[in-house]
Amino acid sequence: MTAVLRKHNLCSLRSFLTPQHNLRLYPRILIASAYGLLHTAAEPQHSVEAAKKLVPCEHLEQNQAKPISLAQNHGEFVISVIKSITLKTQLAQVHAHILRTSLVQDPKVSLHFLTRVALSGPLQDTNYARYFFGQISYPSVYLYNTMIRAYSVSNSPEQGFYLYRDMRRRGFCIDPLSSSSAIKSCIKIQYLLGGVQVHGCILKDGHQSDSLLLTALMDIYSQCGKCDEACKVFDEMPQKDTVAWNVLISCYIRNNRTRDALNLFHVMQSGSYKCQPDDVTCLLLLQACAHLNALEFGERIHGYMLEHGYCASKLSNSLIYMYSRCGCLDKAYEVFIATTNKDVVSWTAMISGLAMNGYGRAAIEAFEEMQRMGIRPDDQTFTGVLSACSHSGLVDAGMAFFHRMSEEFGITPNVHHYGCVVDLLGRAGVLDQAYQLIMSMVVKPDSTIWRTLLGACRIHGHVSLGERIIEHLIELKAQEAGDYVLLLNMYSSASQWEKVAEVRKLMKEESIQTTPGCSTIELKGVVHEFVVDDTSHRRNKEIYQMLDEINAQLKIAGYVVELSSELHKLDDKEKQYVLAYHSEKLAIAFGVLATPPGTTLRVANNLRVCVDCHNFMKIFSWVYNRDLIVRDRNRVHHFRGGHCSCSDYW
DNA sequence: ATAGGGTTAG
Repeated sequence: MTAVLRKHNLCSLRSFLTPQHNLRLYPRILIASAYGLLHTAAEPQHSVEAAKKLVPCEHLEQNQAKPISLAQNHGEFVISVIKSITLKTQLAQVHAHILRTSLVQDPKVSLHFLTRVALSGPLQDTNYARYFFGQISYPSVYLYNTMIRAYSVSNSPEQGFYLYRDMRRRGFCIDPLSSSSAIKSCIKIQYLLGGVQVHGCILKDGHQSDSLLLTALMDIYSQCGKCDEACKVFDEMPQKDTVAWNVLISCYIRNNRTRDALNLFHVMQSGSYKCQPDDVTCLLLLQACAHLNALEFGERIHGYMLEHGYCASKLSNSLIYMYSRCGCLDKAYEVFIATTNKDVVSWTAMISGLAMNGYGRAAIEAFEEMQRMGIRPDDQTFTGVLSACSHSGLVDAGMAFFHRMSEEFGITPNVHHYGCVVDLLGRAGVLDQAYQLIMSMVVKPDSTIWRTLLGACRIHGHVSLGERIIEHLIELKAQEAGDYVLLLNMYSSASQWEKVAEVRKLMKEESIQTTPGCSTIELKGVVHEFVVDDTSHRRNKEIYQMLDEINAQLKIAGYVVELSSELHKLDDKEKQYVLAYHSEKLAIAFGVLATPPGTTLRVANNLRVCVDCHNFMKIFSWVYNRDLIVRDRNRVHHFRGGHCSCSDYW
């Protein structure tokens, strides 16, 4: 028997070692394998000697492939070989070897092998993993788990879910890891129904107290827009750790409940929970502050970060972003200067911040300074620079950057770049050139590009081009309420009421809804939210009284309601009434009511501020002698003494 | 024996 075994192994060994060039290329693995094979022979001492004869000694010393303990068996040895594999070709060799020796059916060996193929960085190859997995007659739970996990990170995650289901059908004992990987697969493809099924399984398996599983579940509900479900899972968690809180916060941010997200910062630290926010919490909350223009809250987070020594560059860059979006460039710059090792992201954050606030030339200077510091701009840096040019009306400079980008830096323009340039030309009134540029794009123009030009048509009252653009959008099946609103704007500016009625009818038929305007204002770290005609605030009555008073004051100072901002076909008196209660005005009125004279007011709006509100704000800043900082979708407007930082509207 | 959850910095 031993003789047969020895003969068999030595044969394998010979076949394994035959090609000389392989020995040169992969000495370590071959030597190791040689040892491994020989160790299974009946007389190990002899085997080692034999191996030394087969494999030149210098290789042995060079690669420190010392003979391992004789007590270890072949399988363990092969595992150590598997662990040392660094190349795909070696992987194939070992694969062939374990097939030949039937080691492939050894659960430990196959698990190690699959792990390397399925999950380990450079060797990762899902197809190979699938092929290998298919060769196992009786896969263990671990092998299944590893395979599901492999699928979940591959580009066919649905397979992970199917395998999980298959595993359950076959009656395997499911452990939390299986379900966790299955959820990951579902998250990747936003497969809510799959997530719900796994949720049911988790309850059936009795894993409903596993925090890690429950956070994964929250995440899938969150990513599929099921905020309430995510909250329910959170509420039922026996132990809520920081990660769970972070998932809840990111869920709120993702699902437009930014204000609730901010509130959690205090709730999580409160008496009953006593959970410490970590660096991820800070990062998420800074994003929320940036959304809401909540400077004071952002400063509070900043203070908390300093207190706890959270100063990773990711957080610095988030701070720069938050301060810029809140219109607080001094602070953004302060953080930027204090950031050691400024990388391309830090520079881009600063450049975009300057651009957003209307400091086009400063943004360009920063761009040049960045290059002097030897930091190479990337595509996003150019998005910042180009938007700086478009916001500041620097047409020639913008076009020059656009050309340099591809010629000098080899960056192919993407939709954002084209968007900026179309915006640049559009604002400058060169609409036809902008149209030509879009038509000449190598990549198919997307709806955003068309929408940008549509916005320019609205500014310049170019109705016929606007109609053509709507057709392009319809062709892309991408028309949104906002597009029709712009078209409506154009028609109503041109008093084409029949067309207005036509478009309204179309919108109603296709049940296209307009996004309601919503403004927020932060006072003492508390964010107050208003929608148009909002009457839900507890100081509602006072707010409307104050707004009426402000309107009266501004009229004395020469403010005239810009009626073209209202789309409805109403008589002028009715229009005035509707325009008077736009959400940004309500927020400003509340600000006046609740702060001492002279306090800067900061308002954020989810849409673009309309022409009438823009005029209102200018005159307000002068009559009430207050600085007013208003952030809409992508710009920060600074109002002071009757002027706006943006010289013209938009 | 697998080694599991949150950040997608601009």
